[in-house]
Amino acid sequence: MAGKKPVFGDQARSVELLWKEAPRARRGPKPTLSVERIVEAAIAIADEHGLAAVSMERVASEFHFTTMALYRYVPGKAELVDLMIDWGVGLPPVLGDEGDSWRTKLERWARALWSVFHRHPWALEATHRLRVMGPCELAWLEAGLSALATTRLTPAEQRTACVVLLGHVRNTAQFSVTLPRGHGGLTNEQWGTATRALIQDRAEDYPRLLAVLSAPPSEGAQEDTLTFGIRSVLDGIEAREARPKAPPRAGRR
Amino acid sequence: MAGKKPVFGDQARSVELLWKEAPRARRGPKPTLSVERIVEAAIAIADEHGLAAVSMERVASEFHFTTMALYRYVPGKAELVDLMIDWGVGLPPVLGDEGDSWRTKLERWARALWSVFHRHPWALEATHRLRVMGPCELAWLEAGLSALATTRLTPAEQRTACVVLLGHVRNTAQFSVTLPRGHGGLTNEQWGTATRALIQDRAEDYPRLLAVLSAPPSEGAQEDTLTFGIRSVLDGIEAREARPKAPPRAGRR
DNA sequence: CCTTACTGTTTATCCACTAAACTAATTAGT
DNA sequence: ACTAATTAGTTTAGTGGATAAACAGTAAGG
Repeated sequence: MAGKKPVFGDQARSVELLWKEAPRARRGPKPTLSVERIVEAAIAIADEHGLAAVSMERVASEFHFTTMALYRYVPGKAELVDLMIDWGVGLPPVLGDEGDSWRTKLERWARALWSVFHRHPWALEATHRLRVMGPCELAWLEAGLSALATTRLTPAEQRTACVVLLGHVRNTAQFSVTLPRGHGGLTNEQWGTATRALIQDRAEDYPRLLAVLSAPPSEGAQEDTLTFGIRSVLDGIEAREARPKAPPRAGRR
Repeated sequence: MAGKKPVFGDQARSVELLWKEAPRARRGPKPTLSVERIVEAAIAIADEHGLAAVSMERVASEFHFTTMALYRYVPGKAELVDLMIDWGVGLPPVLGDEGDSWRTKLERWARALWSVFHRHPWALEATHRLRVMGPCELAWLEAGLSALATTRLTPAEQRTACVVLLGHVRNTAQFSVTLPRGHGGLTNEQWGTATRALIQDRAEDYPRLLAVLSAPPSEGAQEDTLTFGIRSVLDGIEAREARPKAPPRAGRR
């Protein structure tokens, strides 16, 4: 139990916090705070003011504590952020009844993720690299995989499908989410307007782009983007499903 | 020329640098450095040591200059990073001859992007929000749109397709790219191994995930993921292409 | 009671970004 | 050519954030 292989290297301390229960101390004064309360406070700050606003001092001051007090609970800021991610995404919803098709379930999964990223926009910036995941994040993966359990996809294919779908949702959210003030947060519309202004003197260099940006703002553009990607992936799964045993070594060039 | 609408807010200074040519000064000593050389040096550092290693001091020291010297060339670090992104991605390749199908061109586009993210892994962390884009980035968009010009997709649909494809490549690259040491960079294999170690005592909570992670490491997994997504999107486009005029208000729920 | 372990604070570094004042160089305009 | 304006790079200094180390006070365990 003490001799863990250091597979996670850098992130071993996050693993500790994410996966082990606190080893309740005996002597000494009782802690006033808890990891839970700290993480919740940090999430609240990030929700409202962006990830950049989350500093150890800022979080500590929520409790009228000094900065260093937090280090009694979390080893450092990186670990705090790792905890924020796992708590922020929370547990996945129940995806549907027995009777529902894998398509229905998986689409529900994707749209639930979509709403997670809208509830916690900072999760987009916090998850830009492959990193240690906590129980909640892995539960999402598990849920996605479960939706595909009844299909004929190989485990590797199921994984691919989930990863691609997750990626699509994440990415589309990046265009849809409005970051808190400052922080360079642009609306999709603002981006379009501003970009068109930049290139309209250069119509010969960006003819297609100019045409696209000059089209009417199109109300449900984000919704369309989300839907297009989801449907493409689901159709892709269906195509594999339909295909006979042959291994998936296709990839037309 | 002086009265620009402040559409880009925060990022107005980046716009200036990305899109205006330098207003060649007249009096005073000649500048030793140039924005170009500074950006190149910063990119080199990021390529080798990661984005976190890029500090104003570090870049300046490449030229044996003081930190503050850089502020004669760029207004601040945020703007420098914006320039790094545009220069880093560079101009898109020529996508093919007249005769090539849109499928061929767009797939070439996607795979070229893939290699950009592998050449400059830091671009993944630097582009996590909607932001001002420079001439090169927009040229990539233009190229993607051009590939679709011969199709019957509406401008909005073309945009959706490009955005989804770009997002997919970006996202898959996140799993494939190896960050420089430290920085929490995990290989995909390392992640799999470590995650399996975490959940193998909890088989009842993560049965599917455990099965997936226990499958053989699968050599070309990244390649499969990339290909699966690309093909799904291309097929999705083809499906729209085949469909008659009806507006794309589908989206089965 | 007194030892021990633990909580929260104080103090102090380190590092990065950047504002402002300063020195030196160069050229425009006379 | 001389002078004033202008610019390049440096020096100095201030801010803010992360975190290490030492310290004081508190609550059990013996």
